[in-house]
Amino acid sequence: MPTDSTSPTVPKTDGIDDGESFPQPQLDERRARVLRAIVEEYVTTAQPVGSQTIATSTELGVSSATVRNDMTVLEREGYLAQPHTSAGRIPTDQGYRFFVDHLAHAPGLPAAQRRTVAGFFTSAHRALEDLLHETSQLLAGLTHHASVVIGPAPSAAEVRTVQLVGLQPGVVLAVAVLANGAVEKSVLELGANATDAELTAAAAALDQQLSGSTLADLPEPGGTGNPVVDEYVQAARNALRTHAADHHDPLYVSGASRIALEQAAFPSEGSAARLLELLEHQVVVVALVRGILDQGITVRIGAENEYEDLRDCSLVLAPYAVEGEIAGTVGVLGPTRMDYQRALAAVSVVSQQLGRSLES
Amino acid sequence: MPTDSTSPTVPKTDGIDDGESFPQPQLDERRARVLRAIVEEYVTTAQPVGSQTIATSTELGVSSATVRNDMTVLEREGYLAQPHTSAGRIPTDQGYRFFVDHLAHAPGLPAAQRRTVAGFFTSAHRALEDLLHETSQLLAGLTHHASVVIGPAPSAAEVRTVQLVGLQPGVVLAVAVLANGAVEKSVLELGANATDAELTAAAAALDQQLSGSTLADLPEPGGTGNPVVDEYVQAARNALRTHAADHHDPLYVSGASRIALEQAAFPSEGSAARLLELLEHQVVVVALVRGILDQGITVRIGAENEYEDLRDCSLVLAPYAVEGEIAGTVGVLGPTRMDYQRALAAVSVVSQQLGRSLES
DNA sequence: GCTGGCACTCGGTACAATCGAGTGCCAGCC
DNA sequence: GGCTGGCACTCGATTGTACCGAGTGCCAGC
Repeated sequence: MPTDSTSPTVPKTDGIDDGESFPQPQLDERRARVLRAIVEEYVTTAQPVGSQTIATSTELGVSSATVRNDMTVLEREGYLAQPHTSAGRIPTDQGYRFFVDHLAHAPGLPAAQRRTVAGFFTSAHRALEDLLHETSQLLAGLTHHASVVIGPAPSAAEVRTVQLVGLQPGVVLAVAVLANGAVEKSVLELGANATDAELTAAAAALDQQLSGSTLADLPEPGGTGNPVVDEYVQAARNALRTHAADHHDPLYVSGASRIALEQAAFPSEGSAARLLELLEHQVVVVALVRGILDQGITVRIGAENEYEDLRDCSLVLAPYAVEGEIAGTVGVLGPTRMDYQRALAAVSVVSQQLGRSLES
Repeated sequence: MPTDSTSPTVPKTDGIDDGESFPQPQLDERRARVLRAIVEEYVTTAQPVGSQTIATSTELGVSSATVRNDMTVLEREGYLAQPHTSAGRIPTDQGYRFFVDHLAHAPGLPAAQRRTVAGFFTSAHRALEDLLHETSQLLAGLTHHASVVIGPAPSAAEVRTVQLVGLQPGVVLAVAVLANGAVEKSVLELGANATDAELTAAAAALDQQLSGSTLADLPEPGGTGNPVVDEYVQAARNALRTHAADHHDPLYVSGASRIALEQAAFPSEGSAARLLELLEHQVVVVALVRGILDQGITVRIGAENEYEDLRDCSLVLAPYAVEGEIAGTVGVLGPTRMDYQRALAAVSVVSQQLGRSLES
């Protein structure tokens, strides 16, 4: 990175765009550096930052008056805001956005964290659920924010075997084991009371006919000749299919308590509590994360989020792929004033490693 | 309940016990009524309550000066505290304890809530996990506090059937279906790579030998003659047993966000956040609740809790029984300033209904 | 044993004075 | 033209003071 502050990498826009309300695509290099310094300072101190701080703490080589001028411009163009007249500046959502898009050099994770992650993913095999759960705890620990992991959709996984287990007269449990090690089950209540032999026959038919398909795309089973058996086969097949469709994808949330800890970072009273409540509604969270099906790592800052309750926070999300297919998403949820570099690095590394780990 | 305030139900202790530091087992009837009024008032207003409020808002028929005298006594004996000299009184843990033990008449749930509960438990059959999860949501909704439901321990349930499913070469999933509809699974990684036939043989042996036992008490399986099969049988049996022992009982927490909402009720900074963090550690919560294996409904108030982080809250817990055996626990976690009558009624009704519902 | 009365306490509020971090602007310098 | 030092100004935060009033403790009297 050049330390020469007089060589702008971009043609100046001068006064031409003044007053335009759309975000500037580019910024005078010094101003960009001022913006970056403000974001970085504000993220660590949580205090509005003044011109003097920037002038002395960075190697810009300009006086605070100059920084002030730049700040005025940055504010006019929407990157900064002033809580009140005689206070320093804080970044706006647009300011964070520019920072994330243009200024956040990716230094990767600090070595210690890198080792933590490596150790985590090389440790012994775990069941799918445990792995996902612990991954979300890992991410929360790395970033000190709430973290979210969405597991592979069960409806996309291939069925290995299906079984029927009688629990009580007339109540049967259909159990499907999927190729990724997950187990889906569904309770059947039928009028017809099958004999053990019929149940076994139905299970065999199911197992034979459904194995190899995905839950979302189960073939219509053929008849076996025995109407009771057929009824069970049909019912089990439908139950498993609707079960997979109805039940949202597996979701693991960790570190929600960090939101309460960071409460000061959320302006309005009780907005942290509303955020926590939102996180309790799994369906909503899954829908929210699934709604952002961008390729690669995605950042949603403040008001960029559609949900009202997310106006004061940012999401950093990355899908993870298993054998080339996107299998799920990992992400971090924190206040807009978060360390984006850290979060981006953590989410990126964890998503890659998780995908790799699921391939074995 | 007699409205005659001049007929104490208990012999007065007069000055005899003055200065004794152990809690009074009984209390002059009027003082008890004053205490009750203070608790009820404080629970609704969250403000220290003064003598005037009590004198006018209740039918004690005495002046505020008399109430003041009673309050002084109640404070001296440890039932009340004064945040500062010129403020009203608030109940101490001991005050709440007396209220819960002697003063909380059980009026049952309000009709509307009673109907909600009835409707909830008569609605269609659900899978065990869903039922427990929704029960905890129900309880959180009824009480407006965080709620906790511990499900039946898988280790105590009878095994219906065991299956082995090959996932990859050398990796096998052992799946046990339990009588209560739960499914336990465990990943086996073995050096020996069994053929399909051997896997089937092992599964058959497991199924035959383990069915009918509980996971905690699986019999030592007999040999089948084939060493590879035996290895799988042994490994699966051990894996299922240790899995059931290691994995804590199923836990469902709902309404944790209420804690953040009630943050004002928790004195020290960040104690609500610590509480939320504690709730994220399932193992800890299960141990905590299991540690209170009282018969019937139990209340733990403030410092009665062993965990430091629970000093500012109260737990209302009730076990639920299935066919005479205690199967699990439901409970509510809120600030010490909670509506105990409401919480007691809700926890009591829900625990009974949940037990009944699990019997069918 | 209850009550009215009264002095006292002390948190909360309102208001003024002060402080200082930070700004905007301008004239001057390079 | 752009940077800089200087300066007046703003305004939140802090401090100090006064005051109000809810609530208490206590006491003499009924």
